[in-house]
Amino acid sequence: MESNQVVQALASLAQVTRLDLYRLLVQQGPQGLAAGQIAKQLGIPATTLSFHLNHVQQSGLITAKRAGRSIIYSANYQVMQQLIDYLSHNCCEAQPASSDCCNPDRSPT
Amino acid sequence: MESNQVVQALASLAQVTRLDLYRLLVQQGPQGLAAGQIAKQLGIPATTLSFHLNHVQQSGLITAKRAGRSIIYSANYQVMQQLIDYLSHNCCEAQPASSDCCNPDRSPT
DNA sequence: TCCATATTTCCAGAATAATGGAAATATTAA
DNA sequence: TTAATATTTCCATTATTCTGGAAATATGGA
Repeated sequence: MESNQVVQALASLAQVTRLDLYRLLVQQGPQGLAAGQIAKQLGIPATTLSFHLNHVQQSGLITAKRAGRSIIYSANYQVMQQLIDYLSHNCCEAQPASSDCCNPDRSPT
Repeated sequence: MESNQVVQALASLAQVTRLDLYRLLVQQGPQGLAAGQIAKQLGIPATTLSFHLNHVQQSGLITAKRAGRSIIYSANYQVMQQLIDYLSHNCCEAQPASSDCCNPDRSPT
């Protein structure tokens, strides 16, 4: 994962509404949730939600597919995993021995 | 780690200069680096750096200690670990079985 | 005490992000 | 084809963040 993408992914989550949004989609699992349902759950207007959905989608952390009139959003776990790997790697590289910062079972990316 | 703190920590890293700053401090390890040296490395004015240092320090991801005329900044790995744990937990909770998203050796925070 | 160095705070301007209403688009059903 | 539903795009406003110069503060040395 490249530095620019990392910043974008972090920015996607670095805002209360969007973090809530992402967490909601993670809870829903692979079947995802329609935009209207998300708006209802989060208690925000469709327009505002659309702005945030677009933001998070750009980063790759969520994906969309149309189903009839609705558009279903769901979390993309792979991108989250890449983000976590990047952070783990950055957290650890200076002192692999002294911290419990690294997962010894997973090699750095 | 609480949702507000998470947003703050993510926001600390969701900006190119600050991500570079944090990575630089991770590279330096526990002995850290003086503000002036950081500014030189990153090629930014002291004022701008001070703004970003303050931002990241607020989140707890870095800490400062005075040494003579200089102020030495260093990465706080614990907070990064908490952040990673939070993300891992959020990434996994919907489908613990199907993904390699969780570290099975570490209990969720 | 006076000066040099390191860093911060203060401040104002520029840039970017967030919000939400109105109108546009896509889809389905009657 | 007309109407209803779901969502988005357009746009203007407000809010927040970023930037860097000038001045203030802290420290150590002559």
